[in-house]
Parts: sequence; structure tokens; C-alpha cells
Amino acid sequence: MNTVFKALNDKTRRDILELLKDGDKTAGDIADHFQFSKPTISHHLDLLRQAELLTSEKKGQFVYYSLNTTVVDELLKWVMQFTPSFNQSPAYENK
Amino acid sequence: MNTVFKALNDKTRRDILELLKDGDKTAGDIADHFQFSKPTISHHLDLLRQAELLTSEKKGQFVYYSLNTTVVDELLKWVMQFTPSFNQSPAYENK
DNA sequence: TAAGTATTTAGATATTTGTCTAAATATATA
DNA sequence: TATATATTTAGACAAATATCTAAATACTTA
Repeated sequence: MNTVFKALNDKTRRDILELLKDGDKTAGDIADHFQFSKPTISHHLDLLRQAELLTSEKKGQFVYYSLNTTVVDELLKWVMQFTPSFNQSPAYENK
Repeated sequence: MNTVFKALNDKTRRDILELLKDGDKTAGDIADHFQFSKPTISHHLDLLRQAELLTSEKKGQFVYYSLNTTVVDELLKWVMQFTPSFNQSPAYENK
């Protein structure tokens, strides 16, 4: 959970996640959306991957990045422990 | 949202939030749960208050801290944008 | 093989962050 | 009023972080 919160503690990285909601993108495509250098974006992608918020797959010259919703679900559970309304609902995490 | 993620990017601060699930506590009570100095905990509480994840109220010598679930709800919505299952559910944030 | 494109790695640097001690402020009580 | 308790503020410092440029690696294509 530490790496997840660390990864989310940066506007650029959160924006990268939102970009990838639309579908997978290459490192270059992602970098083109920001004003930072490619190495900087590469580093942000690395931190997001360390947190397992996204996965990467190499195809030829390109590296495609995708959202990993598994970790998002864990984060969601963590946040929900603080929302009384959700805690009462039997449908979600009622243990 | 920036201040929220910043506040959550620290294990001690996340632990403080979990402590307060049980009910309101004074700054001193909170500090007693950790190995850090009181000024350090006071600083953590300040960051959590800046993020509006908790509120404080002075009663006599004591300052009581409480969870503020309003911001937690916003955080929950932010996280949910990445979970397809929740997005499909008509009961929550279906716009 | 040589040249071009895509991406990451390495190393440097300025800024931010978490922690501490000492001191200040505010309240309670003898 | 003087002393004790609760909490925060101020200032210092080491560690972590975000960014950059230059170089390295990997793949494609002429």
C-alpha cells in the first residue's frame, strides 16, 4: 500500500492513470501529453509500475502501458473503511 | 486532491486516520500510539487537517481530532473512476 | 551493416519532506 | 500568582523526490 500512495502522490502520475482509462498507450504517446522530458515520464511510469497500478508490455520498439485495476480495488477497500455509508452496505466488503 | 494524496503518502498519517475510526482523540492520546515526538505527530496532524481529512476542536487544554468523511467520499469517487465494476453500477456516480 | 526511432539508465541538482530539540503559547490548578 | 500540563511553532538537518541532460540499449529498416 505504501508504493501505491507514493505513486499517487504526484499530479502527473495521476494524470497518466486517467489517460490510460481510454486504452493502452505507448511510453512515447504518454510522454507527448506532458511538458516533461521523456526520461522524466519514463521514471513516473516506473513508479506506477512498481506500485502495480499499471503493467507494461514490449511490442517491437514500443512499450505499451495498461491500467491494472487489481490494485485499484485494494485501494478502494482501504478508502472504504473510512466511509460509514459503504461499510453498512452488505454488498461491499461486509466482514 | 493534491493535499489529500500528500497527506496519505505516509504510513504514520494513515495509521492516525485508522486510530480515529474508533472515535475522537486528543493530540496527546494520538501521539502516545507512536514512537515519534509530539511535535512530529503535531505536524502530521496538521497535514491531515490541511487535507481536510480531519477536523480539530479545542476543549480546555485539549485538542480533539476527528475524521472528516466528506473528503474521503471525494477520494472514493476519484478511485472509482478506475474500477469498471463500480462504474457500471447505477447506484453510485452514474453520470 | 548503418542509421533512425523508442525507451530506459545514469548521474547531477534543487526542492520537499520527516524528524528532532528548544522554545512559545494556552489552559488548569495549587 | 506560580507551577504543571497540553499542544504548537521555529529552526535545523538528513533523506527522499522530481526534474534535467547525456548516454546506453533495443528494435526497425534502408
